[in-house]
Amino acid sequence: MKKDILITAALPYANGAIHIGHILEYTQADIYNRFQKMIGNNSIYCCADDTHGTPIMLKAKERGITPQELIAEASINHQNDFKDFLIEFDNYYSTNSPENKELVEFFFNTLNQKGHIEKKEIEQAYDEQEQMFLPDRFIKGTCPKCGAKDQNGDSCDVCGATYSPLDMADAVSVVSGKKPIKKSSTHYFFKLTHFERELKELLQSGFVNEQTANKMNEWFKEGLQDWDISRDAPYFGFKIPGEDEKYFYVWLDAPIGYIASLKNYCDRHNIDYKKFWTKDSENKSEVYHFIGKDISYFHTLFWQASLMGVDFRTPKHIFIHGFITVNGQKMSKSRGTFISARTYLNNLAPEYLRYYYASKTNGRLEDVDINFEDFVSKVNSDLVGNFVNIISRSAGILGKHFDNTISTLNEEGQVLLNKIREKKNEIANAYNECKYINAVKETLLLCDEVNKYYEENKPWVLVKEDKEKAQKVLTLGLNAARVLMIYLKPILPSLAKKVEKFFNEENYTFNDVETTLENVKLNEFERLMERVDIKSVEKMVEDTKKELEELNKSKNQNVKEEVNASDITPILPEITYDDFAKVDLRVATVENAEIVEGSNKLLKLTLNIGIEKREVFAGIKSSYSPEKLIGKKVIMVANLAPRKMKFGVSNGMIIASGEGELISVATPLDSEKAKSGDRQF
RNA sequence: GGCUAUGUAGCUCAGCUGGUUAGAGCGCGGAACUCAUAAUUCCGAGGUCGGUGGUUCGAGCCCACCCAUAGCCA
Repeated sequence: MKKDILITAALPYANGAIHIGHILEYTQADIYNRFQKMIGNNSIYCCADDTHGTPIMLKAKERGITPQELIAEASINHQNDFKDFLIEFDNYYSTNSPENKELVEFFFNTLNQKGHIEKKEIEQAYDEQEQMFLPDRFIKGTCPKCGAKDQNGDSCDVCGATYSPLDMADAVSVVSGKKPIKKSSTHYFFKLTHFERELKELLQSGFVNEQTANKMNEWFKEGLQDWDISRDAPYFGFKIPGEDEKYFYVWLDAPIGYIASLKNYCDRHNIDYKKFWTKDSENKSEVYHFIGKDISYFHTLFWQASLMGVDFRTPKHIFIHGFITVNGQKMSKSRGTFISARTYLNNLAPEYLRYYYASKTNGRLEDVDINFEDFVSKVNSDLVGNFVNIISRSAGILGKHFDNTISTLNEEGQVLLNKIREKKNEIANAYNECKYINAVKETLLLCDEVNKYYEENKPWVLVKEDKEKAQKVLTLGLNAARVLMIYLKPILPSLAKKVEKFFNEENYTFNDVETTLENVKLNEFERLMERVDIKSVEKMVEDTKKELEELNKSKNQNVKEEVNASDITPILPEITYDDFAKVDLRVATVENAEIVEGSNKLLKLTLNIGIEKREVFAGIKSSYSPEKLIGKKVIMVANLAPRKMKFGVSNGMIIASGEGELISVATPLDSEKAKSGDRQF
């Protein structure tokens, strides 16, 4: 029986480019969609750009364009990247759409009527110059717990504390550089607690994997809180009905965007989109979300409660994957491993990565490591050497001796082919459960069997002794390869197309596993897939590093050109010379520098200031490796009160500018003239 | 800081409710083969299962603490 299936992948945010981390999820969902279609289900794969929120608004402002222009540009870029990765959406839409506006208002009004919405007055940080309320991450200041400078308004990278931006004594707005004030405003809250019982029941139903269920349990233990779904102007999003200056929070309208994209598709194809959401028992349709572990919170709690609140059915399953690491480390721009989809495509074929991801997709939320060595060997050994080679070695002999014509299977061949066919259900189940690793593994084991069969029968010898048998052996090899190709087709659609062409067929479905090709002439063989050259991988990394350099260059230029730009911190209030004289600045030689285990930002420095040595923690790891600093002269504040940090006590502070990868440590210009311990005036 | 995960051969991963000498693929070493994109087949070497302590007749699997990595904290 045909099933109606809706598949969604998380909506990419419209303020940045797609990178290879995104591709994992869209590929997983794409494979799922292609598989469902191949077994005859009516599967619809919907996605959209996530277009609302403060970051979009500010980014557009920074570039001097409207948010609409910004999201239009992002949509084109995103869709090109997806298309070139062979990710085939049935519909790719935008959350900034009339359908979404209508649906968001429907959700809000329904929740409101049913008493699930409450208005409350809250106090928030407000930027008077920009006349806007500030999200936590647009506020920086000193951590109230450990005293680390330049931390975000919600949590501290150094000690890990979480707090409110209003707790920071020296908080500044990232937008204007001014100190934010407290201002109260009325907000709309979604009463999450109303759905606690239903959410717990849902958790029991196994709609997420076990690891995520554990995490959800933690939220229940802490107690659910009401969810703030409104934001004050200026904001880019949908206005709340009946309000002039209030908008819906982007995380309310983003998941509703799944339905909006579906509705947009259904309206064009004369389908009732509601059939995926009605609760009646006749409803046999299924909804699957694919998301990353970082947003499981929004999808397993808020989104489910929203659906419950409007009496919609909740999804059948949410597939949650982990993050991508490259060579065991977090993707990093300076290491050249924060690779954009486009940079990958400029250097490598999309199916290599599709295959690699599939071969590691086990349906759990563990992180997925891209190990370049492993990547090259998996593609070259497994895909090309094992699978593709079956077709190459068969086609060679078949072309030379049999005019590309296959004959019939002998008994032995029939047995082996049946053995391969018997794996059909197991492989289908692997796809259904999003454990593509098993589908790939099983298929490769079958490839081994075919290669062994060739080794035992040696068709290249038979050609000289028993031509008829040789042809039968090749007939098996090619029929086997054809079935194996069908098994891998959801992962490798473009390779499948080439194989279909060789066999003079088209649009393989899972049912085609059951048919045997006999006594037909095949098309002229063309090479199916090239091996990966490690040099292409290396060049991709180089390209990524170059992009970063260019980005930094243009950033630096902007700083020079726009001296008055609002991103320069304003000059602090005037001080007297006596005030300044209190600060004891000294020349210090870096005697040792080392990485601090457990800290993302800090380096531990041993500084010689002539009369004594000091241990200082400096948040400069993102720009400096320890080797780069040892032996250099720097300038330090020598009379700063010692500060206790998670990793030890810091006795002083070195002078530096910038942040992230643009940090620059101040040094004496003529370092040979300056001696350790010299005071700076 | 709290929480949820993850940590098994050089690399990537399996290891079912604790039970005999811990598995696979890749890579590596050796041999065979030469139809095939230096592909294939056979044989082999490689691990005190992150650490410490505990429970048990018995632990990779259970408990405690610690270390490393990732994510979340409305």
